[in-house]
Amino acid sequence: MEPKVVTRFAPSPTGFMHVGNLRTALYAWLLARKNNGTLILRIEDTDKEREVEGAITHIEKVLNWIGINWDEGPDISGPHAPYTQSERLDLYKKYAQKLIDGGFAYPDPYTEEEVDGFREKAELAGKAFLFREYRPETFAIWDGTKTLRFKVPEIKSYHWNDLVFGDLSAGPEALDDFVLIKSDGYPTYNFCHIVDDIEMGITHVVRGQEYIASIPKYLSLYEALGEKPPHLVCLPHIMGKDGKKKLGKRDGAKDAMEYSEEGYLPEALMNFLALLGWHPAPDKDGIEKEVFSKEELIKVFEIERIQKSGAQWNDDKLDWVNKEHIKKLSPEELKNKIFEWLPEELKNEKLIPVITERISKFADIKDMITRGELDFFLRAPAYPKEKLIYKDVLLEKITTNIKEAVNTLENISENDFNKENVKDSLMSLADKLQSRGELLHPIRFALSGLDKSPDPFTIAEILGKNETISRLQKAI
RNA sequence: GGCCCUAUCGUCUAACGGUUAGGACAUCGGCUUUUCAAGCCGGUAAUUCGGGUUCGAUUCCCGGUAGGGUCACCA
Repeated sequence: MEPKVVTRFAPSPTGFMHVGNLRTALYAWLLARKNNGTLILRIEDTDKEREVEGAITHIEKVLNWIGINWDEGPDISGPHAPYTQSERLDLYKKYAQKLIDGGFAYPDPYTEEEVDGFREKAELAGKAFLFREYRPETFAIWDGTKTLRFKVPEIKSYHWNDLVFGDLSAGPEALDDFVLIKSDGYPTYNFCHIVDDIEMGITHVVRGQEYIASIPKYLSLYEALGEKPPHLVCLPHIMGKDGKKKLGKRDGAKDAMEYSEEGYLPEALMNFLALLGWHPAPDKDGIEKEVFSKEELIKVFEIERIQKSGAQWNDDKLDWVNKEHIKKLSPEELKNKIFEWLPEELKNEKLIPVITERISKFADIKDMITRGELDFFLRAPAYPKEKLIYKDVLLEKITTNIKEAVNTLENISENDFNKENVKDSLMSLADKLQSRGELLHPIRFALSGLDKSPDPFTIAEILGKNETISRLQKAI
């Protein structure tokens, strides 16, 4: 039987978490939840130069917001604590000693400048730089102050299987005597992530495709340690919306929290992210579903269906997915969400349908307000009388029409003054005219004062009988 | 440049080697109660190219082309 699935998400606290990182976390989480496994959050903070204060808190905030939970991590501890690499230095030293004892590690005898010189020389010669070509004959004793390098056990080609990319291979030039411990005493990612994965019993390593090129190095290290590597899962890149470049912070990959601030629903972003590079199989009836709740996603997720090629970020699709998720909100949730974005004077339940069908994310409400689309609710509009004219119908005729409309609407009692009744009476009146527009347009405009607005019946219901008639009177 | 990876509508993708190459987003057109939005209906639109293998390739193999990744005391 396969052992229990144990995955990890191992970000480095070097800045904000962008959507690319987030998708990696999502797939690792989905894999764990799908298999009733464990997800470990591990902080890889071995680069003290690039570390950014507050980044860990930010990462946790993003994961919490979108709904990715972890079973072990720095905040909740667990059987493999600590979960922050800078607190596990002794462990790496232990493994380093093991490698030294086995003849698989040695102190780098050169200065940084010398190594740079070697690299430059190789570049000038048009060759790839390999440190192992400069490997000393005999190894000095490592006193812990020098950088410690790995000695590749065997220069050979590697073939391995990746759960997404399938069979992969690389030639011997992918192997080198890479740095295990830096001169500042901290281990490199290449070294400590492997130690931790072994120690924490990780069964599946999920990470970006950019690591494929380094995997032979990891494989040779596992070999030197006498350990079996875990299942490797490399994810295709997310590409930027304009070009075909990997989506990185430089080319506009946004802080995941910005999506929260713009009023995207966490489940919608999760849904969209999951679909960027993965698609579920069509169901028995051949239906290709695209809108999934968190639970549904866990149910249908299959690692085998992750794509190999990079997927381009698509804001339009994200907006559509978000709108679909908004539609699935309960009336109570919808109300709360919308009210968060409304000033006090607009917090009225009657406006919810009008707003809902006009937004794809909640920040759109701000734009609606800016454009004055909700002003009709606050005050009677002011407008030049010409605006009431429909096509080339005479103003006198328009006035008559509005008067008739008022008469009709007076017949509806205040309690029955709803959209349906207003529509029924107004439509039967309109049908008597040659064109409905010459009645409906002036009414709509008199009520809203907007070129683009909800239909007059909806507005009438929102305003109520008195205000509706008062605005029509004013128009007359 | 070396090594590696990838290739279906504009985009995300579906398709035991046999389908009129399907769906979704976007786009275009129509319908619905005037405008907008929403909704419904419909249209345009793709297997990178060249060789094989095969009765038959989107699918398997080889090559070209294009794109991407990677070559740190960063992860």
